[in-house]
Amino acid sequence: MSGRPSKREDAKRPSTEEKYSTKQERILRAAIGVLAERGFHRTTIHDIAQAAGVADGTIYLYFKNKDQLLIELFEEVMARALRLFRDALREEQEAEGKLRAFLHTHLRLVEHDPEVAQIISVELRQSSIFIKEYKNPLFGEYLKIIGEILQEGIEEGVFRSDLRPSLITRAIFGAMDEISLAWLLSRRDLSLEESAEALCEMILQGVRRCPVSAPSGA
Amino acid sequence: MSGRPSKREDAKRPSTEEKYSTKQERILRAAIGVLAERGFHRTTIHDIAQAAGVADGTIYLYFKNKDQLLIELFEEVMARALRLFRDALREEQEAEGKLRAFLHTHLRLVEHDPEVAQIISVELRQSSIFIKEYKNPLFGEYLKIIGEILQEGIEEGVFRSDLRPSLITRAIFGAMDEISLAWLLSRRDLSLEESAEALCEMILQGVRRCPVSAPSGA
Amino acid sequence: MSGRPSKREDAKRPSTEEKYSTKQERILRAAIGVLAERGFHRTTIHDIAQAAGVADGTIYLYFKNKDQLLIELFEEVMARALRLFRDALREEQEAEGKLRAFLHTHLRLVEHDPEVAQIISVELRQSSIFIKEYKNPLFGEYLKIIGEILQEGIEEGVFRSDLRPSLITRAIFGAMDEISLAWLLSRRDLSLEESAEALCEMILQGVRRCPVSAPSGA
Amino acid sequence: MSGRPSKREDAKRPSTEEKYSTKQERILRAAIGVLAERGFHRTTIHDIAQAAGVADGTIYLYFKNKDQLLIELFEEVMARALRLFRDALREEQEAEGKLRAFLHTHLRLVEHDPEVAQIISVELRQSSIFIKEYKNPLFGEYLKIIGEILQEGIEEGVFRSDLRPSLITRAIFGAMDEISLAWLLSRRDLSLEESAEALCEMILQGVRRCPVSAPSGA
DNA sequence: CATGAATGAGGATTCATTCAT
DNA sequence: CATGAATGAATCCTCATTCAT
Repeated sequence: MSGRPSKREDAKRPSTEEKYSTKQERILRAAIGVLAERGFHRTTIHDIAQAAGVADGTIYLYFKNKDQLLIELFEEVMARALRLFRDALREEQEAEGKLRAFLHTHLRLVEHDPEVAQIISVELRQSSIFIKEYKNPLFGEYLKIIGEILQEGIEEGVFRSDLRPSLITRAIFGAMDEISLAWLLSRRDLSLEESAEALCEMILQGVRRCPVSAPSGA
Repeated sequence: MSGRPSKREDAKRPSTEEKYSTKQERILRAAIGVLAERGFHRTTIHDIAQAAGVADGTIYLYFKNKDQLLIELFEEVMARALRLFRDALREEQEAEGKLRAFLHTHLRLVEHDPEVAQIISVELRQSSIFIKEYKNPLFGEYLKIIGEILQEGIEEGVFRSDLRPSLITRAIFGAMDEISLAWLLSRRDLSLEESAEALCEMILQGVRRCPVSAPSGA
Repeated sequence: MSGRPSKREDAKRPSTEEKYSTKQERILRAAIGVLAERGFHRTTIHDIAQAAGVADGTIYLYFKNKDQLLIELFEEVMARALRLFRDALREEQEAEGKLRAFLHTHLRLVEHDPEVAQIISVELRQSSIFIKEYKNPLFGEYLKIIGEILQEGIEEGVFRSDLRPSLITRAIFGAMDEISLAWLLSRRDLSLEESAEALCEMILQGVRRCPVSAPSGA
Repeated sequence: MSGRPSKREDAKRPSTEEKYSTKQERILRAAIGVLAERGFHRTTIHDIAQAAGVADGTIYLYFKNKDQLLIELFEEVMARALRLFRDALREEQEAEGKLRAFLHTHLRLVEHDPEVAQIISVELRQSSIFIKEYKNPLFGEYLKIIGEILQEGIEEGVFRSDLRPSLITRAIFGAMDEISLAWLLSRRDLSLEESAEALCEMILQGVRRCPVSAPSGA
């Protein structure tokens, strides 16, 4: 509580060549692993320090306290994911392609970086409860990506004009998130790629303007 | 062994009006409130005892330990929800009606019993993590309801024959769950009923066989 | 602490024919078994109540508190043993015979009533520590028996006149007690009877006037 | 794993004069005092911490838990005693001298270090009960010393050839132990030295070959 | 900057004891 | 008399956080 001036975030004066390996980052990276493995309430500062190869006290040179470490961890994790998505979508022109890309990217992320995914799916979800008052701002960003795609689709006339983006955004995110979670908690044997495709099918059919999906009467 | 005062459950001359309000139930009810409000790891036995109006030690007359209390709480919560769903579906004959009923019931439950919903959406999600080895069996039941509806729909020829029920079940549950969660964490001002309808629209369109969804040529 | 009038010890108004089976005695007997098995600090009132087939609260109708129960238990146990010894010695006329009888009786008691023996050897030993201020008066009685035998032996001219009865009493008791304890803690397979005889040999030789012990030159 | 600050035991720049006074040792020493005074089940971690002048939590940096602290304490205490005995016996050549030395050393230990003696006599005795499964290995060592002396005496032809060392060992230990205990629980006013001598007399006479003790018939 | 020993508040759990029925 | 549910003080132990080196 007495706190000490938080020396994080600013002025990183890298003394040697350290690439992306500030001690702060090493700690964060270690924390991700530990958090994913043991869950929030079983993760101790000592665990994290050990995983990062530093002393317990060192953590407090970079983070005000455990909560703050968690918050920065969440933001780091989300930022990492966001970058991935922005990249993946840049190449797509149309809403449908973008939505496909988004879903695939999400599930690919889960498969390739399960620790990060676990944190997003499980820990982040209850962050607002275990860290009093915390609202992850980047999570909003994340949702906004989906929302924008939907909006584009509507404007393109490809998606139903009556869908409420904010609602459907949540639905889509929820669907993906749950599938990710199921996979994370399972033995992780089946491929998420296939699931991604099947999921795309259904979601796209769900949001498309009807005639498009059924040019039957032609 | 169970260490639980042996007489509960069966009529024990209720001095005042206590209806079905065993102490065990009172504790469980209190625990639901506290858990929903503060989250698992911030919930202490003392909190629960206070909320239930009993001494700390009394908790241990009815529950082996904190984990066990949580487990029974989850099962109670899920059982309560399951009963609700079974009832709601009984009246429906066709898959589409059942799916609608299911979605509406779920969101109505959220709206009417937010504490229970919060627990299902947030706490239960990481139950398998914080309670080592625990797998909630009733959650499987819950998913099975959706799965069966999908199966029926496929057999009826109403739903796409190529959808993988286990996957879509997860997707549907995830969508609903996320929408519930968003509402729970928001100021809860907008009606979930409307959302339910919009969600139904999209999900049904997503799972229907295409021609069916577009009887356009009429 | 607030206590209630201790109804023990006096007025046993046996309502029916109950022989030696007052509830008080049943509790005590049960307590002996539990105490011997689990040791003092692992023995709970609940254990004792269960073993006695009564409710926890009932214990407090007969004993002021746990300490008092223990004290009465010790006294009961010692009294039982004392009776046994007095009987065994009655028939012997001479010191040597008495000492033999005493040793044999002690070890026979251990063999036949290991629970009682365990309590005397193990629990009683630290009674003065776990029950503040308690000094078992019957234990003094017990030692006095040995002391008297020694005194008699000295007066008879059979035992060395220079031995200090109070010291040797302790030594003899200690020797027996330790042998008992070793047996109690072992798998109890070898016979204590044999040991008794060997022990007698040594102790008697140790306390006898020398010439007596070596009538060799005769 | 041991959770014990890793550096102890090896020179750690003693700021003040601390000689061989690691914190671990200070705790152990404090624990000996408290344990001797209050007995096992009345000794709390808090008591020990206070006596050692450290915080409660500090105990756990050096000992896994209370049981483990006790076990290490017992071993420390026994090891200390054993060293003393080995030293005392080194100078003696013959069995009789060794036995005398042993008895005197034991009682001198009691007199000079009553706390340690109290623990050996009282607490250790029931260690196998209050700490599940624990068998003090050094206690066996201790008994072995007596056993070896007896064996030597037999081989020298000084002690009776028919005495069973394992039994007599116990008897001798028990005699001493009981005398120690009586002294510890008494006001400790009389000298144990004298008792030692008297005890030696009797024990030696008890174990000697008869003719030796009574060269009368020569 | 880094360390890690020390701290002590906080939490789960046990159990002797009470008291309403 | 007997019961056993309820109590809550007491205790072990954990772990975030501090601070002397």
